[in-house]
Amino acid sequence: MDILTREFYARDTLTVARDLLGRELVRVLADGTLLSCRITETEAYIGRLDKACHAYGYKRTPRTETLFAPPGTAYVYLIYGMYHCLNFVTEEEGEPAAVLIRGAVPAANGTMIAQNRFGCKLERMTAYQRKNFLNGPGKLCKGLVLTREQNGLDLTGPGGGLYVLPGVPPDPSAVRAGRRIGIDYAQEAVDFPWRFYL
DNA sequence: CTTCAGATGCTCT
DNA sequence: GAGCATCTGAAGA
Repeated sequence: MDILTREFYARDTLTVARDLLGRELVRVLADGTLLSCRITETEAYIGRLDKACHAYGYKRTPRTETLFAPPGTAYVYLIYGMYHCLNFVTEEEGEPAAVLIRGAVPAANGTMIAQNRFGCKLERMTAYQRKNFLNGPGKLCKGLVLTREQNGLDLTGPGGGLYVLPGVPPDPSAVRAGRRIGIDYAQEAVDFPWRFYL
């Protein structure tokens, strides 16, 4: 396997966010079931200068502790009391920054992902469900069965059951950028074009 | 297609 | 106690 290495994540967060598009996110469940999807949308969060980042200004709390972990660590947190968001820690260790995985399309075992996401078989999904399969951070975590149990996992090896394969490296001309979603409280940072998608 | 309310619990002040 | 890196179903255009 060609699991993306720590060096991949230990770069500028905006570079990593763009470079993750088209890559294959793999999730291996406890029973050995393998799920995977291709990443189509990401957002960058950089604690050093970004008011939208949980660790803005190097703020350390129990929750943000994971952002200070080595690059290539999974940061998963609960949002709005019922959904989870998956992030990958970036930059050199001690620089709190991460890439939020906002959207994907199923790659392997879509049947099982559909079961986790909607509780029905792939072929029973409505057109509306197909269009809104994994196009949001909470939807993606539901489909891949990701919860805070995965917080702190090492992404750079197969041991944690969560890693990224090279997939299709993004064509730079295909990468679009825009404002991030759901961070209206972040003052000047609301306009940072740190959301990337294919 | 659009808007809108409500769900729900953790996190930090 | 307030707010949150969201999603869904219902209702209207």
